[in-house]
Formats: sequence, structure tokens, C-alpha cells
Amino acid sequence: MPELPEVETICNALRNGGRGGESVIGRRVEDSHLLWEGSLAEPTALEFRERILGQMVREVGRRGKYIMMQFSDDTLLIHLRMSGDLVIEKQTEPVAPHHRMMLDLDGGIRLAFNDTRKFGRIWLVADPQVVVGNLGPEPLNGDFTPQVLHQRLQAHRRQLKPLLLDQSFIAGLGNIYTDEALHLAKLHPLRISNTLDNSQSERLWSSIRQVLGEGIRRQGASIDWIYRGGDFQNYFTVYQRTGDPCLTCGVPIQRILVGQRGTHFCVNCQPPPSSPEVEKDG
DNA sequence: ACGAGCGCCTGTCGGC
DNA sequence: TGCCGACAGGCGCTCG
Repeated sequence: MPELPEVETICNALRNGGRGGESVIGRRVEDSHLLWEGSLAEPTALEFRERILGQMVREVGRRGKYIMMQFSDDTLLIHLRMSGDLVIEKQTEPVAPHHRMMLDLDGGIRLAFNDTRKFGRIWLVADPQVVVGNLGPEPLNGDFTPQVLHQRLQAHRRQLKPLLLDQSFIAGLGNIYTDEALHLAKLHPLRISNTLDNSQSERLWSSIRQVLGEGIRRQGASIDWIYRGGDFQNYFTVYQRTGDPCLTCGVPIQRILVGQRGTHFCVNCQPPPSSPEVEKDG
């Protein structure tokens, strides 16, 4: 579910307090409860408990869609996948349905990993690079320039939509922000990456930065039955707007399947690739 | 090097 | 009302 802006929002709440909870920084793990073993990717449940007890939270960061909590000796990495969430609550709170892991911290609070669909994963490792080492560039960092994006687009011959969803190409984009960025950039999701000229790559670059920045400013999007506190969903231009008029030109938004993912775009603002482009040697 | 298909899970919604 | 398929913010795997 959560993409870069939602993960960033959750990290900020853990670090600074917010969403009804207090900061976790400086707190020590007094107890741990693994309620669904499948949520733990590494190490084993036994070793996880032995290692994390007594460690203190030094800082909370993010890389792509991974939450990275630096503890005294190890790094706790959490990927929320489709339905995960991290919440700070009092230890006296009843254990909510779908809580999969809980860390009891000093001060009577609890860090809970809640994940309805059980797709999320948790790692506790000495070196976080073994988990996030293969991720592509961080789109909001200063070293992610239009030239970097253009070069990377040229290095592949792939449809833009699945390429932007590929976390080793660029880290943090998911289905919502990819569709929104492509619409803002006026690029069709099936355009082939190495057919973009410099100005089109630059438009895509600025669109990615703009939609991610706006998502963070709005504290993410809250959709379906899970409330996240953000309101970016009120500013979608194409995502979940199938059949509604394009806010730019009025033509109805279309929905197609690309790699099994719902893909929303305006056929007028985002012209389909010319036929030579989609042919094998075009 | 690609894209398609599927599995992993639980829940909601719309159609019949 | 109940049943059934489609769909959901992700990603790893196999197979051409």
C-alpha cells in the first residue's frame, strides 16, 4: 500500500511523535512479541528476540519504501508492502486484529506492526545493505538529476510504467505516484524508455519530484479502509478516476492493465506511442 | 532483457 | 440474502 510519501510520513511520526504516538528515539526494547512468524524475514524468531531485547532506538530513516530503524547494534528494516502500518500505542491498549509484531519500549509504549494481508516483512540485520543494497536512486536526493534519469532511461528498452515500478531502477514509486507522475509529464505509460528525448526525460524527472513532494506535504494518501491521516487522495488527477474527466482537457480517464497493475491515464494528454516504437526493432 | 502470469493474504464492493 | 468474481498502495518467482 504505502509508497514513498506514506512511508516518509510514518517515519516522521516515529521520529518526532505524531499520529497519536510519541517518539521512539532513545527508547529501549523491553520485550518483543511476534504474533505472525511469516512477517519476520530474518533472522529466526528465536534469534530476533535474543538480539533485539535491550537495544535502544538511535534513529529512524527511510530508503525507498523501507523503514530503517537504527538500533544500538543492529538495523531493523520494515517493508509495509500492501497493507502494513506502524503505530505507537500504549502497552495497555488491547492487541488489535492484524497486529503481527509488537516491541514493548520503555515508558509504557509499544511499537506495533499491523498488516492485514501479511505481505509485509521485517529484517533485523547488522548491515542494512544486504536488504536495500539493490535499490535504485532515491528520487528526492540531490544527486538524482535529470541527466541521471535520462541516462538510466536510455539504458533500457522498457515500458515506462513497469520500469518506474521497478525498485532497482528508482526507489519509492508505486502504482499511485507512477500514474500521477506520468500524467503530469504527459507521457503514456506504455512509452518505451529509450525513446524519450532530453526534454521528455526532464519533464518526467520534475513530475516525479513534484508528485512525491506534494504527497509528502499532504502526509500521504488515505484510501480504502485504512486511515493514514494524509489527504493526497483528494488531489489525484488520474488514479482511481476511471471515466472521470481529465482535469486538464476533460477527456475521460482510461484504465488499462499493465503488468497486472491497474494503470490510469488520459489518452489525450498522454498520447500513445507511435507504432514503430512498440515493434521489436523500431 | 523483457513482459506475462501467478502466488502470497485478507478484505471490500458490485452484480446477479 | 448469499455467492462469486474483480480488485486492492507490492514484490519475488518461473517461464517463454
